[in-house]
Amino acid sequence: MTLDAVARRAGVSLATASRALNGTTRVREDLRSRVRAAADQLGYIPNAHAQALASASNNTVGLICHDVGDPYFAAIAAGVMRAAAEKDLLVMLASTFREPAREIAYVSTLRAQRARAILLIGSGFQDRTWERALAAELEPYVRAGGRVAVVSRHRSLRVDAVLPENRGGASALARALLDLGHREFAVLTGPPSLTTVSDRLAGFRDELARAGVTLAPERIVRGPFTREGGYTAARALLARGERPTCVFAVTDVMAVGALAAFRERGVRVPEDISLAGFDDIPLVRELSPPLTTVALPLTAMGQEVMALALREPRGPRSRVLRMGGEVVLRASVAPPPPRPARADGGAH
Amino acid sequence: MTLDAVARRAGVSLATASRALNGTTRVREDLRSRVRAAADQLGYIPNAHAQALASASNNTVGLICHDVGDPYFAAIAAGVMRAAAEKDLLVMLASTFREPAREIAYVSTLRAQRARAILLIGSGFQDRTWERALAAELEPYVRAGGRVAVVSRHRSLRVDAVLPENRGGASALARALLDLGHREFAVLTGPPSLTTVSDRLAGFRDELARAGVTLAPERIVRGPFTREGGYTAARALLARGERPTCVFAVTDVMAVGALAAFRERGVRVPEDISLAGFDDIPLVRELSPPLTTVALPLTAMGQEVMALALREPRGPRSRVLRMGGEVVLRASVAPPPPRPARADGGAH
DNA sequence: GCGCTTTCTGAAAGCGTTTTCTCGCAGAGG
DNA sequence: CCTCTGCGAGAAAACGCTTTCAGAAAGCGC
Repeated sequence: MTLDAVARRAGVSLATASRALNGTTRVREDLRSRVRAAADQLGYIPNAHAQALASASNNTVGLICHDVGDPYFAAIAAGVMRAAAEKDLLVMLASTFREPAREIAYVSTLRAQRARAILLIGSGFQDRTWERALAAELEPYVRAGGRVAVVSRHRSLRVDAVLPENRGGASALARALLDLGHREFAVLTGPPSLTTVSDRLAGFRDELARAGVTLAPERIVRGPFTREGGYTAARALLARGERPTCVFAVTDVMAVGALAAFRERGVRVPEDISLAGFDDIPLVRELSPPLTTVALPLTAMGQEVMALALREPRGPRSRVLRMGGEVVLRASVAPPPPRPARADGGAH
Repeated sequence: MTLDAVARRAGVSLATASRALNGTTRVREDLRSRVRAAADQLGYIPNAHAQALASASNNTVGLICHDVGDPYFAAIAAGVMRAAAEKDLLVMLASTFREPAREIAYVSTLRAQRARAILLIGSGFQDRTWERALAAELEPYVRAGGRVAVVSRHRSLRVDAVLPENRGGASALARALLDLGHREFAVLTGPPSLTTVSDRLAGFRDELARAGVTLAPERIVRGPFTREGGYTAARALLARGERPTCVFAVTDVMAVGALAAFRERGVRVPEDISLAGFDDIPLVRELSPPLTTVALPLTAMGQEVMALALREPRGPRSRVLRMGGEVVLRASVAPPPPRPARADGGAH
């Protein structure tokens, strides 16, 4: 099953067998077909490791995300896979399960694999130390010719990036909600140091401010970027006695959790509270009610980040591709209810 | 950045450097720490290809599924990733996008990578020829020590498998629907040659038959295993003038499509038609209305299939692990409406 | 103090390819 | 007829590691 065996069976030298199969140089046609036949008969499968070692190159790329089970990452990953299939690349997938240490370990592993490119999907971690350690791991990789590209990553990494239109999208969403007549807002948000969070929050808040509406701090509830995070955040909001007319969850996944919490508490959406998310993950339009959100072309973003990683860099500047950000109005938002009786929190 | 450089810098031989870093043999402590220090200073990262080549082993496994973007596969993949992280394995992910040729090509690629194990997720393809070609590709791999394990695969492959309780689950679902009083059923189904499809269909139909209820052929509509497939199948059903009181979609993803079609046509679920799915993918409980389905522990299945692949085979028999199959009743089903006026198809 | 184990280290032989480098040979040009 | 090109094939040198095989050093009993 080695090339040597194939060569011997075909009655040619090792070198010729290699050339015949790879087509790197001209080989006499009869020899080539003899080699091909021998390889077929022996069921020869080249050893990718030997090839990689000898040729100092390979066809693998690494993809690091928080959790493939999350529809957001799954959709982006699907786009990456599509692009990889087209370019005949093999994707090594790594899920960090949101543990910073694991992320850095994976980068190291992918370096050891001599992956052509490393794709980082999703916001970085809060901890500045980790971000620095990550950069330290990435820098020699890039210097050695490796490519790095990210989707919505911390800005401290100077690499090519696909950036969701977080700020603009959130602003547009706020605009749309204001236009419906809302003035009382609450936000369900994630870890504050993530750019994804701060951008969306800033965009939303700025647009409100422009309309003279302020967002009270007690109406900003934090939680992890998960369904549970949205659920508990929404419950916390209600428990505080807050009754905004409109809630913005910074991700659709959190919005799903919030929806469940509202339903559980008998709060009707959108009659009592309007709810909006961000990302437009699949299935979100099938919810009850269909969720208003800011659309991100997730699969296309996956394809683009791969393309970005593969494209020859033309200068020292990192390229940035902004995508998405369009508001998709669905039934989960409606004009605010007419002057609800103020639900007072305490008995002052 | 080669081990040779590290060894030189530490003032030891190549062999000692290797042993010091891998800990395969005892190495004097001062030498070991000198090697470690040298490796650190040089930012040494071992070349996984060279290691794999020299040691004839590596830590990668291959995962082949139809589409990571599909929540069903995403959830299973998440389980596989979890198991892989625990065992320190790197996962090479391949999406076939439902093209048989691509699947076989990926197996070949993974063979070339000398992956420790190959995991095949999802039903096989209709075409008997492809299934045979796949087996032919897998057989020498297994003989060479490779491990193969599958989730819900065609039985013609004699490999370890995690099998969803398709038949039993569908039967139980039918039982539950009959108990609610339904007698007029329709089924939205996938490609008939897939065991997933035939098992679910058989389990459902058998249970109906046991209750003396027959499933008319014109009430079985086929389509691909996608949201669109469910959507068009449901539309086709309605267009034929069929008005069953209960529809069973063989996958949740198809059920989601059906739900959209029903909504579009003004058919209320569950008031006019009850709807049930299969798989219990995430988010399906958040639908409008929440979907009744048969639960499969998808993430656990992913972990188990990895475990199965890694476990030392104890005999020639392939192991089979049946999982899931419990009915989850949610609001998408209800007792049938009281004797609806028969919507007649033609004017006989 | 001598031989016998027992550790530990180093030299060197692979692992399975790709890729020079060399050389034979045929055809072209003088 | 002889030399010069150029094409195609083979020998052999990497590629960066692990691991076997010896050998040196050290520990031990007698």
